Amino acid sequence: MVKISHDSQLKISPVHDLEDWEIAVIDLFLNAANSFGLPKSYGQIYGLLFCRDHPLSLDCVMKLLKISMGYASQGLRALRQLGAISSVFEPGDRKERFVAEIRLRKLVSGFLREQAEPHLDKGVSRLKQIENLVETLNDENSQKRGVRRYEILSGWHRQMSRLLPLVKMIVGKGDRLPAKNKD
Amino acid sequence: MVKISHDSQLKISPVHDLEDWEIAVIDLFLNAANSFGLPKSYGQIYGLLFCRDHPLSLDCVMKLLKISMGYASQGLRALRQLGAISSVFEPGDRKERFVAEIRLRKLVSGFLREQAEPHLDKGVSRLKQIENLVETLNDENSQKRGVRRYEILSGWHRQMSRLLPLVKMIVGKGDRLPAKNKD
DNA sequence: CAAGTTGTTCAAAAAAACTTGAACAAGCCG
DNA sequence: CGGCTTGTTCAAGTTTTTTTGAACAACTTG
Repeated sequence: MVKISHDSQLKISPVHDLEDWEIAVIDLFLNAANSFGLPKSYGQIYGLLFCRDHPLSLDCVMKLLKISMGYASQGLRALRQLGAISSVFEPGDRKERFVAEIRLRKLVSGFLREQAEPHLDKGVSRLKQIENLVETLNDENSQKRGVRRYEILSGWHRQMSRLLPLVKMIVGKGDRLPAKNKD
Repeated sequence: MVKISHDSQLKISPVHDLEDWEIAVIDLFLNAANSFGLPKSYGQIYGLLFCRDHPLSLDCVMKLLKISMGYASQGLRALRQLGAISSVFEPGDRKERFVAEIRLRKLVSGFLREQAEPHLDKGVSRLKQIENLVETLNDENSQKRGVRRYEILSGWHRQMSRLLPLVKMIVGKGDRLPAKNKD
């Protein structure tokens, strides 16, 4: 057993390197984040937490992924906002620690709530604006064309609005895994 | 009626300005493109064609939207690739002209085919790679953790694959408008 | 309170994505 | 063929987004 002179060296956190499969998983989430329009690093952070059984602190995340503390902080905040991670405080520990949400249902609904729904909401006012502009047209043919476009867009909007809850439902179904050993 | 000296001035295409409602629609599609991860200008180009009853040529698009010919060319190609527009040649006219696809079903399935499916396909090989890496682990606990993560990801992948055809179906339903007057 | 730890913020550097412009192909017509 | 029209390609420029780093807040502890 090594004697440590009161508190010296162990401050350098015992952060093991990532395992190969973890790197691969993190990379997978990096790409996934990208294709969902989120910054790559947010994907990496989520991926890291996804791999781990135990909550990680801000500085573990920062060291393991080799990103700046500031950015790790932003990423963690954004991911929590999306409902993709949550934080826990362990007793006798000043650090906040984070865990990944692994229920697909939760991930999807958080994503839809934060990303898709705002767009649909903004869509309502845009459509209203278009409707107004079309109403002021005085050439009859021109107006007919405008009205037709407005109607098409309204129809699309309606359908997209209907789609969201359906997606949540569908994804909610097979969420549970085939019940491995209890965890 | 104005006499034109053989071919002089009319070469400057008679490109009217956009109407206000058209600008609003184009802006709507610009934002939509953005949130679907496509370049903004592709959205603008689609939006312009969406507004028009008649096919537009490359240089109309370029002039109306004030973008370079090169980029308009790229955008039109990409949109065609996505199935969001199609081109027609009118007899006695060297120019290729473009129309927007306005059936939501087609737009969605084109988008899913070009954007979502490739990601899912790549996902298969990524998952395979992760599985391989996990198999080579020799620490038992470590492997158990890896296997569990692999299984979760496989489950997600399976569900996402099931979702796509469902989305196509659902969007396909109410595609037709409430049958206005024929046009 | 002073020193140390944890985390946030934000101007500015770095990286990535978008867009232009100019060179180039390919076809048409006199 | 040579000039003109239409369209493509891609290096380079511009804009936007991501990421860093350093200053600063808040809180803990002695």
